Amino acid sequence: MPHELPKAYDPSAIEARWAEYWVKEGLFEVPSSKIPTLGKTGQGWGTPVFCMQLPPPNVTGRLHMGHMLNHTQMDIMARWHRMRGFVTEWLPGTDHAGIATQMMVERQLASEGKQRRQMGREAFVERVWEWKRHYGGAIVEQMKRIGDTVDWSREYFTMDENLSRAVREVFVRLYEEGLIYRGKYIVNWCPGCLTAISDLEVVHEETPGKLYEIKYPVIGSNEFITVATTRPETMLGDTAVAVNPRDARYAHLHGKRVMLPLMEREIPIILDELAQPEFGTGAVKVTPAHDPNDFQAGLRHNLPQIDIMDETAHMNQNAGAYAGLDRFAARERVVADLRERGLLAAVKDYVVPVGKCDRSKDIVEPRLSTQWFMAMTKEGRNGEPSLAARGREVVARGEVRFTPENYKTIYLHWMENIHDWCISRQLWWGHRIPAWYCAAHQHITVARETPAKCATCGSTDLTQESDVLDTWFSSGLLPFTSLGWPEKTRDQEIFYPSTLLITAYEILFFWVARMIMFGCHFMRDHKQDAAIKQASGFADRGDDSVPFREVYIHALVRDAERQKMSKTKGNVIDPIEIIGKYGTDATRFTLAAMASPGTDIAFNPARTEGYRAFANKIWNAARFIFMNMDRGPRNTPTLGNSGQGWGTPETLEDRWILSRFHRTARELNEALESYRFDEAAHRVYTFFWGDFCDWYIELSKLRLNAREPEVALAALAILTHVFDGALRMLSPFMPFITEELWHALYGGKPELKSIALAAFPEHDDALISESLETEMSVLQDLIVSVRQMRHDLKIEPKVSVPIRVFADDAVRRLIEGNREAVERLANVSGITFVDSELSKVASARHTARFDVVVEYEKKVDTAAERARLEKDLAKMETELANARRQLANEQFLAKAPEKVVEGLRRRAGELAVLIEKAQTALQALA
RNA sequence: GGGCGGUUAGCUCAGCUGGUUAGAGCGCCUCCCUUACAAGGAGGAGGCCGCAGGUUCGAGUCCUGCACCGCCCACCA
Repeated sequence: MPHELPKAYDPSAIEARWAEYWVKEGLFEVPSSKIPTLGKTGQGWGTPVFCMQLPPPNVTGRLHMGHMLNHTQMDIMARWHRMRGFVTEWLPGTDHAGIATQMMVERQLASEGKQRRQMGREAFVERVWEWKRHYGGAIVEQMKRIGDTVDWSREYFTMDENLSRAVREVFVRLYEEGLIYRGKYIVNWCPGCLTAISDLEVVHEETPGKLYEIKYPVIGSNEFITVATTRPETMLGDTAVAVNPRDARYAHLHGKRVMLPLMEREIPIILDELAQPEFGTGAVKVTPAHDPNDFQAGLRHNLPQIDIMDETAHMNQNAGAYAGLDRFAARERVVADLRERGLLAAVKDYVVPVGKCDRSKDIVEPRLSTQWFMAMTKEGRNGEPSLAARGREVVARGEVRFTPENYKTIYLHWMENIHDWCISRQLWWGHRIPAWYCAAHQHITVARETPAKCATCGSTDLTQESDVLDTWFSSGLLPFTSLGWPEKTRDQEIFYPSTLLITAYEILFFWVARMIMFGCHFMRDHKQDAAIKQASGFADRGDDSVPFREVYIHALVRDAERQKMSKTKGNVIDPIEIIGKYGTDATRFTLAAMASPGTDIAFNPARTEGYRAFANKIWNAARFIFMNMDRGPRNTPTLGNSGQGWGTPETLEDRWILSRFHRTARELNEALESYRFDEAAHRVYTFFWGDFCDWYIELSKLRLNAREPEVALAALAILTHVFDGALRMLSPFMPFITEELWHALYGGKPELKSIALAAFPEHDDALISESLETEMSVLQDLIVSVRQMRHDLKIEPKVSVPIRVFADDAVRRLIEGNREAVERLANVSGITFVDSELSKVASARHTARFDVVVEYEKKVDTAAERARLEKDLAKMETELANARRQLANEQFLAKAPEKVVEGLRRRAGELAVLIEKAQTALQALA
């Protein structure tokens, strides 16, 4: 009566309801009031803690397949730990995403015919806030919809006041420690975004291009020196030509000067290792303002830096006649002019590595500019290791562990070759750098709050730095700032370091590496409570300053053809669409099942369709159980959280399914412990469908239909219990359907608010039995053999037929004890045991444990039967020959483990018998 | 220029420290609307584990080389 479920599972009918329920009930919030104060007694708090930081999605973001995978894995981990009794804190938030958001709002403005610069900074920033309030919650809503069990009570935004204060605190401290500095260097400049960007934001592409050889006239001779370049337009800013001091070809030109063509400027020939004799002509033009290597060379030789471009990469006054031209137009003109003057020695095809802006795809311009940097390799004032050194150490030592392990090498390699980080951005949206300049001297005052006067000269005429910080600066701080830093909060005591970070490879350096560096620096005095650390399973990890102990890098999701998804290719699979079609559970299960380590995921909706069928299977198994509950007496056993209260297993199938269940629980937990989502999903899938539905439910029907109510009730009790456990196992993977069915099962009990708060199944070794499972497999073999014969003999499915069986006493007792099961599942009308082998009977089946034949007058298809036997025979003979060869090998007998030898002997014995039977049967057929 | 990953059934992928008969899903073939489920049930076909060597009693698994895909990193013109 209460269990009215529709025949087919319809995810859309239940998912939104539970998504809302979970949020409304605040089921996954960990209120501070529930966290005990630590440390007073030295006793600590022995509860295991599981904490995870969400890679904060951009406010401009919408859920894509990568998120879906990432969130599925995180949610599985969160739910699994929570159900295992961990205090589980999964911290959600969103990222202000400087450039992305600013660009989005600028585009919106453009459609209204407005421009950011006309509006002014203040009005623009206000407009972005407005946009954020309006549209910034989209992805958060999507997270709620897919069932992420994050703690919404702790949700943050990276530009919240408290987080912004923390950002300033960090900036000031690092500046005071000399680890943040300001200076004029060559940076990566994006002429589209009009800002500097970091090395990481530059994507390198090998592009077919040209290598130009240009002749520079040597002053005081008729000679030319020829330089090679891929960027001829930059010659307008040349301030030297370099040759290698060891290069004999140019020895006679040492100390001479050349006339820079087009600009008619005299520049020196310098000697520098920059010029490599093997490359090109061995002479290289030096443009200190437009090339990082030339910049360094310029410093070495005290060369002037002539900046010939403006911020939009157009030539400026310094480019003389070329002023006003865009850099590519300038290139054409320069080349044409050189050719006209006969100064272009050669133009060769050449593959040029072009750096493009990650965001706008504009070609990045190396540009001389004053920016703020963070020193990566500089030691502390008292000789403390540099940020990079610390960040490297903790990973090298295994204080932070990567899965899959090969990312450790990649990370270490990157850390060892790291460069200073350009942290300033010429944007308006972001954390404004807390530095002020006095009008009179441009002295810098760095302060937490707006200072009243210049720290150096006391001037009160101060202007704040207009640049903002790289977005990754603030997100790199999240592991501690999201827990209330710089205050020493209880949250921090309990939840720092977080347990696990699950993220994409793409942001390993952008985010993960920075979090490690920041964390180790600012939390260096942090000690995690020993009892919590122990209970959480990290007693062996020394360093508590790390932001997290484990990092799991998930795969890339591609389309079904293994192509990288991209908007331009138009092959983007929208998870929301997939969810609409197959349900969230099926989508989640697909991603979990396909997440094998080391490979990208080729997302194929056909697979999701299969898992929708799985959900339907679960649904209908529930309907079957409910149907029986409704039929029988209403005193179903009390289950729920206790894990107690079901009847005593009496029958073989009961003990078998419990063995399978506990084995599955064991394997499932082991798989999840090593982040094998694919294996975990596979285990629970085959258990539920293969063991529980295909065999156990079918077997249970015998007893459920029994006359005696006690028998039916006992069967129902165990059936329900195993189903209850299976639901819990499935719950982290398929939260919606399991929640629905859980409530259908226990509805109305207020203490059972959610399956997500129930206990996850833990295995009991005492209930796992190898011999029991072997016994069951004999019965299964028998049933399958009979079904095969029925099929081969084309016996009508509805017709029951008697069978004859030959077996030893033990197997015979087993079959007799489960006679009804065999009769029902193989549609057999009676079992007769015989005392001699059945090999002479046409169509009989032989296994190592029994021979079986169906009694049926219909004619045997002799040809087909012979073909089958011959094929089997051939296979067995090869196998036996191999086995005998090995068993005759003394080396094998001496060196292989006893178990292997024994196993092979047994197998060889079986084969010999089976071959003999097959041969007899073949003769009988003839 | 450096580094990394992949190659197993028609397709997409498992196969954990080398060990008896290489697995799954989808697809395919045959039968069945059997009182939970046709998004289902039952049965079946299909694999010199990329190529060539080597180590070993034993190799899909370890080593070397090759081929073909793919990815990442990189301030040398």
